[in-house]
Amino acid sequence: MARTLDDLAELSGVSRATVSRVINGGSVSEETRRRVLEVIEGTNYRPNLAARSLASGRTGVVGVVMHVAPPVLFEDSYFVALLHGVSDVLADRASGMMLWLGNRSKEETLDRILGTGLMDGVIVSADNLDDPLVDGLLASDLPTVLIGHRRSDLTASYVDIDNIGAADTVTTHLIDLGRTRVGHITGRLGSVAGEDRLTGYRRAMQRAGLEPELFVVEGDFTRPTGVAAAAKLLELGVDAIFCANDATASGALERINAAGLDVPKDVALAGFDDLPVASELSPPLTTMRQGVHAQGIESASALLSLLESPEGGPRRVLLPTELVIRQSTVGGLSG
Amino acid sequence: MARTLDDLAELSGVSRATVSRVINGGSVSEETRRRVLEVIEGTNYRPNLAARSLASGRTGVVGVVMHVAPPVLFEDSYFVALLHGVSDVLADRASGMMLWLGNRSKEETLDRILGTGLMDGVIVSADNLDDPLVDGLLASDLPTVLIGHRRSDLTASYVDIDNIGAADTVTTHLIDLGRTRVGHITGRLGSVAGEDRLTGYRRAMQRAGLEPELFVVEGDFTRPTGVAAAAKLLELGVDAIFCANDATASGALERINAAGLDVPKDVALAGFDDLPVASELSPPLTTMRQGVHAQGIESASALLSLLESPEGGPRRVLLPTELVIRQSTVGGLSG
DNA sequence: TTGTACGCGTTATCAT
DNA sequence: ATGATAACGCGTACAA
Repeated sequence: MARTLDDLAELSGVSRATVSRVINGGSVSEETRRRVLEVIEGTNYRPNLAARSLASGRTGVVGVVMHVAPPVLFEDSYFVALLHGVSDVLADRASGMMLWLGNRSKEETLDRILGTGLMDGVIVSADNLDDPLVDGLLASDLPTVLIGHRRSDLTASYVDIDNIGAADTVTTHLIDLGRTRVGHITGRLGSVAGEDRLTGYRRAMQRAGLEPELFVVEGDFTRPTGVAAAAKLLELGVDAIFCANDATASGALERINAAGLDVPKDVALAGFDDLPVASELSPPLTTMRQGVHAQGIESASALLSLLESPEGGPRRVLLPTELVIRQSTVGGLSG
Repeated sequence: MARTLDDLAELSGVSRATVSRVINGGSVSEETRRRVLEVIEGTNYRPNLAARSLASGRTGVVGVVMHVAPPVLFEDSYFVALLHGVSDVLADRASGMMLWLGNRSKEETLDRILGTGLMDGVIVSADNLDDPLVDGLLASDLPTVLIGHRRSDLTASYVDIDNIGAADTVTTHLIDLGRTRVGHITGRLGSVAGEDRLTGYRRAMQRAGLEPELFVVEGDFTRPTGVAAAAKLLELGVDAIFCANDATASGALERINAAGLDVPKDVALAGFDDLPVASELSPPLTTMRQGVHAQGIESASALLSLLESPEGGPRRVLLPTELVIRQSTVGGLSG
């Protein structure tokens, strides 16, 4: 089996350069192209990516950076869904995917990513307002696409959703139900999604003439904080709770039930994400669907497009969200 | 900043070859080594892996192959836990990790893995009795470590558990409780774990003088089949069920409760894996703990060891399992 | 259109 | 112990 361009060249009776042109789409006569392709067909030749990298600086390998603590990766299917979407695109259009998780410090991870030299570009999940890893990638010459973004990333390529607007919509939904004591369990403060959803909640409350700070309890996107925060909100006598994500909402639901209260009669409950857990809860959870899988797809597509034509400037994609209304807010309809 | 060996050589006043020796542990005078290391310290030099690969055939990059359908990856934390363990080791001792999921056919995935040429070796989760991807990797010259193995893989490097013995132990535990109509919901037939756990169940039943085929219902490791299979077993009048994994057991528990029966009084229930879901069920699930995270760690260690000293022959690791007894089989003690 | 020849950054061999 | 120098496999000016 032919292993190198030289082998193919010899078999085809042309020079190595010509074979390379056939493979990479250079200008070759139709006749020659046909003959060379025929030879390639009969072999299982695969270009050596290391050599290609050395010669052209490109490998077709893309990096995916999800710098989260392993337990988070473990519990929150958000990241797995993201990875799923990314890999769907890369499997077809890239020659491989390197994965960088949160095993080491951000500085060290950055150092290793930049030092590898095998990746054409990276997709990085940018959760935090302050993130040296993201800063470092953006400052480097490695093409980078962010999943999520900060105000300071406006010149970068990113895929994101309108967290503020979406949170406003959820909160407004609760208010429109006639609830006036609407609480919010925040996401992790310091994260873009956590802060922005809080902003959206405040905006909706203020517009409705409701007090925007009274019923805010800090959470961190995890189920346990949902339980604890819900306890505090119940003491304050809320009649609705908007949780920063579905995991938090599942914890809140547990606490509300434990207090002997009914969802949605006593307390309407809404989440954010629409991960599988949302529809499995009882009652099923009203939530803001963000297509996580779609975010993965779009970010990978954006990066590949960026690599193909860098002159197009940064790619910026804002994906739509969708309010999915279930029985946790309008259960009165069916029961 | 120095980007190449030549830069370092110039800064140190030695030849490129000497710098390379310092980095890779060749024989260099103490004096020279010190001077060169000093120069390296002051720069952020990272060797170009592509060039290294071309020259030596090694990059320090390791592949992780988990050829499962994305939904499975999504729902079953087994794979995430495995990845977690693997990445813990690779983050410290490798220069990167390529991830290969089940987006394409096994044949195509194999082709791409072998064609990449950037990986020193791969870790592959080998679930199936018949697996062209695993066969292809073992037949290739790419160093490979299996997670799980088949009888035909006895000459390969692998990390596994004793599925037969572990299933025997769980089943025997149920029998020792005095249960005589012990059912089994199998894992996916065609998978090694599914088949071997069934074998272990049969062995325990036979040894106890019980009919080994009467109460066997096929499942596929997922929660829905647990529900359906439990319904069949309840019709047969079982007084205990051993499920091939925890996800199946959670489905079975739901069905048993729906039938108005008590666990463990009417039906004792046991699972396999001890993933987080097991202790979250009500009642908490008796299950066979297999250290999935540990399997990830061990498989990565085995591969790195294999790469360092191939002459040591195949690495074979059989990890212990542990029966974790909870209220789903001995609830009588506390209630 | 095609071939020649050089360079990418590293390791390894061979002198010295 | 150290320094030239030849690979490694590919892409691509440049020449023909």
